[in-house]
Amino acid sequence: MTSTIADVAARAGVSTATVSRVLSGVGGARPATRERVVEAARMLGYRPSGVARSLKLRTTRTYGLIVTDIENPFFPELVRAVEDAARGDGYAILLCNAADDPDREGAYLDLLVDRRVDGVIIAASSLGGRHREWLAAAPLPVVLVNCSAPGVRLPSIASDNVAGGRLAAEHLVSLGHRRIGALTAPPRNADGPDRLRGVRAGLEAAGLDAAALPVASDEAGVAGGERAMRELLAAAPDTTGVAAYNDLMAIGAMRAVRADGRLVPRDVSVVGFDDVDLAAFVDPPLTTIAQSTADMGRWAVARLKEAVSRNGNGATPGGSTAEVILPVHLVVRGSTARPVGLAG
Amino acid sequence: MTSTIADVAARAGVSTATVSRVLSGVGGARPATRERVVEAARMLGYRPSGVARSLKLRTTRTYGLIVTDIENPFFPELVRAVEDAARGDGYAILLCNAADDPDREGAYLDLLVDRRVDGVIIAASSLGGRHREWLAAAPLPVVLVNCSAPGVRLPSIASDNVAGGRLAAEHLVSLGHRRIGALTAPPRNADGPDRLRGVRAGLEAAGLDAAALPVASDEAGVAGGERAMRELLAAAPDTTGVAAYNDLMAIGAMRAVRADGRLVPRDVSVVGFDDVDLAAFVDPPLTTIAQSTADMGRWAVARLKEAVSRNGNGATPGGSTAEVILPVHLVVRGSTARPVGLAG
DNA sequence: CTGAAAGCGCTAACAT
DNA sequence: ATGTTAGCGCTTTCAG
Repeated sequence: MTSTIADVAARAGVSTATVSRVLSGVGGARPATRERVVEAARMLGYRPSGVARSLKLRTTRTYGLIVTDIENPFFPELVRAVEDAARGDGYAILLCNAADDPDREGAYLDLLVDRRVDGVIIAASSLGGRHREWLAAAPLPVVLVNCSAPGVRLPSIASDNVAGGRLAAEHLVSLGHRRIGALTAPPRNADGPDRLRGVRAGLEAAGLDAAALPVASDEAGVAGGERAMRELLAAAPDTTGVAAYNDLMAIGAMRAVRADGRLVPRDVSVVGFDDVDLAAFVDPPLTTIAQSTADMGRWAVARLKEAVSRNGNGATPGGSTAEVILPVHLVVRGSTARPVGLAG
Repeated sequence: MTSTIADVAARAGVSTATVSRVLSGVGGARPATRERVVEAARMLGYRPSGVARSLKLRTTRTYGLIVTDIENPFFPELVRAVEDAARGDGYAILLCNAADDPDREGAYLDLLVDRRVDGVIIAASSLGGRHREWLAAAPLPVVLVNCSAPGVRLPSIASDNVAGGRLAAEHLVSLGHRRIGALTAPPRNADGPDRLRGVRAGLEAAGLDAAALPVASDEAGVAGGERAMRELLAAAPDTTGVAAYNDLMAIGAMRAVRADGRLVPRDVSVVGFDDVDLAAFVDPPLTTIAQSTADMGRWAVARLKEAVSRNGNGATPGGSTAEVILPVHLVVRGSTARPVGLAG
């Protein structure tokens, strides 16, 4: 249906090699020839087949991007950053939404290999743990975003999760809170423990009993946050401050607090993590820990590009297997305040 | 680096044809042979090359999905629906984020053709208008989601935008509002006019002067909504109710109202469009028009699948060039109320 | 049941 | 400057 290079060649009265040269702009051609080729291609509406080219050139100019949950606004931001960075080099993105399903993550890994993408960016925090051996012997360049594979050396970029947790705790403490709780993601999630560790560190630094920190765990969405907060409130009803795993859980937590007849931040303060676009617009505006998705996306793509040009694996010996940790910062908004009973 | 079918064949002591048959499960093979092939493939960690297969089979098992702006939460919802529907058939999604840039949309159209995707779903409302002639002669199956190309018959699915606009207006009117305004997207956007038309229809039905409707237009994000509302408030300071193009603009509008020293919904009511997940969590919870992204995604993929199996173009004669319009409904939350001065 | 061989559409030596 | 040719890795007749 669509015309091939042979059609163009025939029409222009030249060989396919010439067409290829002219159209890809490498290797000279007599102006007259070039003219005829271009014209023939135009007439035929010729578009070179990327798949044929990929087979020949052994590069698909495509990256795979696996995300935990595209409906968590953090990921669209990352997707955008990745795509923006990739687009410049003519790369396209095969998007794989794990939808919080670990099996699906694994399936996508295979799919991406089969498709021979030039590299994959994994931003699925639960993936590192489960597919360790796969990652250790990955047949293509891999870079990890906000997730790590214990024991596997792969280029990775992540926010400073423990610093973030600590910032959250310190903020709460500095406000005067003493009965602090935390909401965390399911165990399969890799960042959860780090953020929690940070919270504990912050508590300890303030002389509080970190070991006694009440923690509730659930899925990392609004509904999960709501459930987790309900649970936390049941276990530790006198909690006045809460550090949530992410913004979505924080939003859910605020709902649970309200459903319990209390007010945010008057009765309980909550701080999120991510600083998603909409965090500023929820009720009340969310105090949270901001991370730089743009930097993550750019960096990840740069690493992949590097790996591709070396034509090596992400974990290639001699390659830069850097693991960068991005600084995070606290954004104070309306969901945190001094606990009642404390003078302003 | 990765092994090919020839490697497997050599190792199993059979021909590549046999390997192909065994591994793809078509055509019988003596159990012993099959065994040897499977074992060889396993040993070698053989993964068939999708690109070679695509070249031979003339299908990439990939759909392209062009969205206006992945950071607008409406689109991740759609992406999810599309991916869920496509995944079942082993299809992957090449995601193209136009990022509100019409040029970029066009570039992606070409990219998708070059990649020989099996079909493309266009959910970029500004695309239909600009690339009409391209769409009219699209070299591959196309389906339009929430956008239309005037004069081009292509399968399309969209929310009933005029009904939605009307619902919004009627809601405001029924609350007692008389000085109503509207916020719309830039002219390049195709749904804007329909929604606006609906708003006017609702006004007229209530005996109000639709022609006098104050309208401000800006980019379809939070910032755009904020600017547009500011403008509207300047032009029509006595406005008490506003219908926004989408939820993001509505959120921006609420900010502008507040910045102007007024309260939502006490001084001005605002209604959005989309019913994005987070609409329920903003301050105040947004009254909005809900549409079904899941249905859209499912339908779009089904049409593409159909077109692929017919191996025809989306607009193929005889093909179902259906244009479906999905019903929408009003979701009343906290951003709308009776205007002050009217008894409850 | 299995193998030989052609060919999908392109690029890159290698000739000429 | 241009043409010939050999594949890239797979599937699929067509023979045997």
